[in-house]
Amino acid sequence: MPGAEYQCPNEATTTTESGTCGEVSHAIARVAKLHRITAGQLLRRLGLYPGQELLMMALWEHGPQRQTELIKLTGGLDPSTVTRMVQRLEQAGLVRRQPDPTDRRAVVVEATEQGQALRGEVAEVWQELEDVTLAGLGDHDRAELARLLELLEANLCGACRPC
Amino acid sequence: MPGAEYQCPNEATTTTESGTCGEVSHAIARVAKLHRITAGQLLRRLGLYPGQELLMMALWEHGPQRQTELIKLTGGLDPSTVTRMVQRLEQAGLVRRQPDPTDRRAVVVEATEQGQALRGEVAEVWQELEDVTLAGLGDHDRAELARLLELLEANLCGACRPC
DNA sequence: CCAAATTACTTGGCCGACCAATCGATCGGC
DNA sequence: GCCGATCGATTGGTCGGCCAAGTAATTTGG
Repeated sequence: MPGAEYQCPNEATTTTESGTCGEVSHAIARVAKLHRITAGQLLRRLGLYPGQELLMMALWEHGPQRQTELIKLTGGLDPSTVTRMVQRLEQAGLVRRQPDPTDRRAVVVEATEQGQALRGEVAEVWQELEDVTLAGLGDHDRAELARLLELLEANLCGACRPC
Repeated sequence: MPGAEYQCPNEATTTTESGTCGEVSHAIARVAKLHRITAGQLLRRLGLYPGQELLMMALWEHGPQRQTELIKLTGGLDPSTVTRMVQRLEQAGLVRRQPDPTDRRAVVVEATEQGQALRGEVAEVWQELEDVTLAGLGDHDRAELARLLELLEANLCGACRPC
């Protein structure tokens, strides 16, 4: 029986109850990691790496975009990250790049047929991820969670240094 | 005036209100990103890259450890990740590696003097991160957030596939 | 007691992500 | 019209992070 029964990466022993340490920060880091891992496992079956789905979703929802717009749509990725991600997606046949006729510096990225084909599956994956994440939470808790996350987001964005 | 006034990476336009999509998952991803960025900015001033502080904290709290133990303490990192992270920390003089006398396969990692010196500053950084993250939240909201994050963690860990 | 399975770690490869530096195209002010 | 400032994109470098494979030591089983 070499199937091996993975041990869950959790257990996360660092300061589970010390109190004065960055309690919530640790929790956020752990949840984020698990969330990302779960998403990654689901996405890999579609041939996507975590992060790529966000770029594809932006293209699906907003149509062909130049990379600058993609950066805004994906929420502040680094330009170089987008460049290389698009290169890999292009190489994988999910995306096409064309020079922008109105601006010879810019490049317009659009999803290919093959890229479009993934849209439904990615939506399913995200739905499954959402379901798994929120399993067992009632409507009240979900609303509460959404509200609190919004507060954290505002706090952290505001702390984005020279904002 | 070349200071340039960064634009906050936020705005995060992907589906801000569509409803049926992975609402909370998007929010988690955004919060996690901002959280990581904020931590990174604070840590860089100490000469640490995000992620390294977790390893150092494990060493500070639990003393010299072999890498296998570090993996458990840091919550399921990949062995190869730990190897290379330790190599870099060693190169930076924050950590020392010695062969384990009781097991010639194993390596024991311990913080150097220089590494110990960072402990207080890292604690401050984490405290600041926690304060920023939770700014404006009352005790009730904080408790609620901790409770909800715990639920999510359990959900996602349970979904860790073959767990 | 020795071969087979496990364990501890390492290396190579690949991705996302960041910073810094660069190049060409465009826009402004003069 | 022209030159400097800015913008769009790219490349090089570094890190964290994962998977897959490989090596050496230890434990287990027959």
